[in-house]
Amino acid sequence: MAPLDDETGRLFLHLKAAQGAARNALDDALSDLGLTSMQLIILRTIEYYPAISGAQLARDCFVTPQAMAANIAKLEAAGLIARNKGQGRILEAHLTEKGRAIFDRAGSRVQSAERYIAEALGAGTVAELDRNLRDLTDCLQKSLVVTTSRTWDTDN
Amino acid sequence: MAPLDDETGRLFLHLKAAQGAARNALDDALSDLGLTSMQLIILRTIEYYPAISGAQLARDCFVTPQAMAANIAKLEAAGLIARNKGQGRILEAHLTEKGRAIFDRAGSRVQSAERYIAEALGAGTVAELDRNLRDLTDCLQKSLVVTTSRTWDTDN
DNA sequence: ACGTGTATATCAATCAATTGATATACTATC
DNA sequence: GATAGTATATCAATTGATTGATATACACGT
Repeated sequence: MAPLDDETGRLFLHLKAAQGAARNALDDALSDLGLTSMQLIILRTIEYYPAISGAQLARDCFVTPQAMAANIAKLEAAGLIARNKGQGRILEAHLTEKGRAIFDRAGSRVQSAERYIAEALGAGTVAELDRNLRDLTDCLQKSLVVTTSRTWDTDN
Repeated sequence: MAPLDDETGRLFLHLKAAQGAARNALDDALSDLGLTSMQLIILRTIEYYPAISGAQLARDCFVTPQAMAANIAKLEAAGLIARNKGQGRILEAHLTEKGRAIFDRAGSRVQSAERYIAEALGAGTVAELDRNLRDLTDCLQKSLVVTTSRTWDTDN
């Protein structure tokens, strides 16, 4: 019975399924490092944007500032990141030695996973999928911003 | 600063972003019907598989049985679905008149949204995206099942 | 200099989903 | 027919994230 054939809402459902499966796979691959997929993404973002603020981190990782603050607190308590005062109220996040070491190990796991996916789907397909996902996100966010919470025909 | 250009973990991040954006868009489009995107998916699944059990519903919608039970309880309290005893412990779910009426209205909203997406990305692209998402899910789930929580090289 | 506006961080309460555990109904096996 | 196994539902506790509200730090226009 598993896979639905009906049309309506299919894309949304498959999006949810794929995201869940990817999260589970990543969490699983990282569990023995004591990292969650979310934490890895945070480390990755800090590594790419050193001295980033919590608020910006939240935006880049698609969670609320509060949720990010909780994650950051844990990573800081674990000694993987450090924070120092920056401009305004900003607390700039940086990877510590330990954080970088763990991130390097975790990163190679993720890359292995991505290679595995690339082999299964084909590298071109993955790139295409990635691009389509971004286009979809853009198009949905634009439609919301433009109409401020009144998209598509509400009159039926 | 917004869009990350780094490679590692990109697919996962874009998956999360797209799923979040789609969920928000759907929730927004359905808010005045008092329906969440999750509830719509549930109604859709019941409509397609009448007399379905809660456990099966949970599997099809990619949530735990407990989470599904909570959702079902709300839908039942709202009079959108009804349940009757079936084989075993199964409680068969059906749409009520009211449930079908609301589902029809909600469904046309979703279809409008999907048309909007199809126009933005191209119908072929959407079909392709949908297929790729399913392939990705399959490949990730298979890799987990096969190795029972020891996928990819853990030795680094 | 001063008020307005914006960005950041963080406290509090709430909500939704998860993990873990338990009871019930049926199926299959010995 | 008793026993083991499977599937369903549901209770309880926990986690993770959200919405809402508040305080601080800076930029800007007047």
